[in-house]
Amino acid sequence: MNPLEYYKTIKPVEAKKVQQQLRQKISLEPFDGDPEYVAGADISFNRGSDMMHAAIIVLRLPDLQPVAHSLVSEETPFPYIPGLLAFRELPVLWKAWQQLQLKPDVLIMDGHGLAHPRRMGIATHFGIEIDWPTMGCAKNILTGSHDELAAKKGASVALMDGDEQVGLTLRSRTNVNPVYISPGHKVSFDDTYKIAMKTLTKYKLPRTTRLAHKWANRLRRGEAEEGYVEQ
DNA sequence: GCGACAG
DNA sequence: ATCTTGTCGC
Repeated sequence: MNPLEYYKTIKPVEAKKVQQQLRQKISLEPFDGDPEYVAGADISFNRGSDMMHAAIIVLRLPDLQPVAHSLVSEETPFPYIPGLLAFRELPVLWKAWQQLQLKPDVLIMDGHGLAHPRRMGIATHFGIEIDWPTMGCAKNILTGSHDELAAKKGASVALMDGDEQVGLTLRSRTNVNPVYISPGHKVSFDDTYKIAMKTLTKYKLPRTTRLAHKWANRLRRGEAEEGYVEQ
């Protein structure tokens, strides 16, 4: 059964309490060995609609070739509230994860992990729920700030929330605005950097994110069907 | 009180 | 997040 069913009846005040409770379960233990498979998770939806379209796609390393994908559509009863994104998107992602047969070594999610006011971004929250290594990769900052960053691909600087590091600002492509990566669960700050670099090609966003986004959109437009497919 | 605010 | 054409810069 889906432990996230509970989140469908929850209200914002309770949601924040859940985040405070989950906080003590966060693990930043380094990832062991070299990952063989990485996956990307993303959601797509029409503005104004609560029907969420989720995609998780698994890529093989180091060639980044897709080997499997899981697509699921489901309605969400929770609105978008900054800081509470997980309660809107996790239920459908949970189904997509359960349906996925080939589990990756690490899952890269759209949005933040630790780089969250209560250190409980969607990547951390989901990692704890499924007890799996996860990390966040966001296009915008939710909380925190950082020093100037060199313009060359691979440059990085700590993302700080007060005097605490919550993530890394990463130049994923030369002369392009950076992305913000942070540990979700069961990975270290160093791991997030190494893993992110393995997934970058010629674009700003990791190939995992790009492909998950593409499939989520196909599902939304009816160009792809729900289900699990392995190559 | 005011401004900020993942997707 | 999504809706959209052209356009600036490496």
